[in-house]
Amino acid sequence: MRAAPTILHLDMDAFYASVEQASKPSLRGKAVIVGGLGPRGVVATASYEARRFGVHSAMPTAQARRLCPNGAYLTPRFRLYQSVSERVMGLLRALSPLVEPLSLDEAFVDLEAGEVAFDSAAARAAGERLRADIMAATGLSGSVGLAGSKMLAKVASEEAKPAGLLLIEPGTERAHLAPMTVRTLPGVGPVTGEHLRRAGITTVGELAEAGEDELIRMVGRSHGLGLYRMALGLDDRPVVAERDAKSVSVEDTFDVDLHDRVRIRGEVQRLADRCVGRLRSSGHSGRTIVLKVRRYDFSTLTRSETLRGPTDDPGVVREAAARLLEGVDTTGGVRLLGVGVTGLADYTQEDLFAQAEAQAEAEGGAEEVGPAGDPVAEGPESSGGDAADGAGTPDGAPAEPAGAEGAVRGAEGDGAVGTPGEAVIALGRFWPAGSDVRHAVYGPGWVQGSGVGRVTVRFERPGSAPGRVRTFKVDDPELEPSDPLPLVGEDGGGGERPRGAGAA
DNA sequence: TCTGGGGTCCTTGGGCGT
DNA sequence: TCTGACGCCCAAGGACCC
Repeated sequence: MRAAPTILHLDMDAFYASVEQASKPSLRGKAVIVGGLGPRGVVATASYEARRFGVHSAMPTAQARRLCPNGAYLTPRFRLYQSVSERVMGLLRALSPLVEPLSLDEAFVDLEAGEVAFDSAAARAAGERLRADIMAATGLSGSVGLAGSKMLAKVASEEAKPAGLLLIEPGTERAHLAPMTVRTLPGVGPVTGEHLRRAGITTVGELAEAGEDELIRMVGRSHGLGLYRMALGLDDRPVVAERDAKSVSVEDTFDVDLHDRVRIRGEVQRLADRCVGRLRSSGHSGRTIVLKVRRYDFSTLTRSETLRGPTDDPGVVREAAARLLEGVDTTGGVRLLGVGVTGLADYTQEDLFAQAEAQAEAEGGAEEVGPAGDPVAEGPESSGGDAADGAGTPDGAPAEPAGAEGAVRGAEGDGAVGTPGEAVIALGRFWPAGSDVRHAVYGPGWVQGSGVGRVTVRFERPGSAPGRVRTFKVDDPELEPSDPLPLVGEDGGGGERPRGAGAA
């Protein structure tokens, strides 16, 4: 723990939903819910307007629709969020070389290492300046926590939400934490929280009073020690700029449970290919192959196999995953399948030869899959929701859930004709709701809904006033897909883009 | 009405070599 | 040769985070 509150935690407010509101002016001030739209989807982020209806992260989307039937429901556009995130992280790196991103919308910054602040006043000033810079660069608001440790800075930014800044002065940590619920502390989830509650511990102050030995007895050595230290406000973990990935995995939840063993095998092969695609693009190989199976009753099991050396060979991973699947009883149905690789190593050429030998010795049947992946044949009945939830990209590329898909209902009560999750494919034209388009006459807009051969587009762009809605035939030659426009600056004023840019 | 996807870390228990 | 302690690796599961 340092003397000055010079560790900064930035947390962007309702990040995905805020990006959607910034890029679609008609959604500003409205309930926006970003998440999976399929029958088994959950909410990733809800705008503050939606939260007033009781909608929150991790809630099943179906439940959110009941609580907030007039909200705008959108599937995540990770590439857009990533690009916004990169701008924000760039601003953080301008403050200090020590920036530790936790996710697209969160990071720690060591202000002392950047020599921008050595005391409370300077730290507060840097935090305020950062919030203003983020707003100017992206149009989005973030909350800032400042404290002498990572844990406290995170607690502070949570308290500062939305759009605020809170600094916890050194010396006040214990008093600050004492009245807060134990769930405030990172690492205390529903299970530990309930465990503690049954022991009569609900606040951080009570946690500190319980003492180290008692906590270790209750939740185990590592967790108990950690909890006790946190309760005292002690945390000396440094801000770490670079973190090596430890595993790579992909998983799919199916709209309908899978029963057919042949289909299940096919899905596992597909997941193995996608996983290797990710592994390769991250420049890694790995030694342990993990198969994950969630059954009809939500029970989850994993099976793993450790190879003699690291691999990034799709054939090797496919075969290992298939072997692991043979040991799993799938009668009753499977709702989720996943394939992962852990024990990562930096990619080296020798790995290929070593694996090739091991492979040949095993028997040598696996065919190589090209870098572009392999359009594994879809089962006769496609998983029912592939088009809607982005599962099942036809190539092995590390695709995000297909980017700009979504459906909006009743955003303004006018014009939305689509039903949730609906998209139209006609004459080879595909208009996922929520995606960006450009019309030769009306300019940039986004697909608000689609159905019965028509597509409804709202013509607006970041920074514009809420736009008007127009409906076209799905094969209108003047309408084409486009890339998202920047939220602020460069092209935000509606500059012309080359036609066809980013056409899918 | 159910409960995503991509991760990390910890615990437990068995096998094995010393 | 047997046994126990110990350390290490591996497999599996679980809690938690965003």
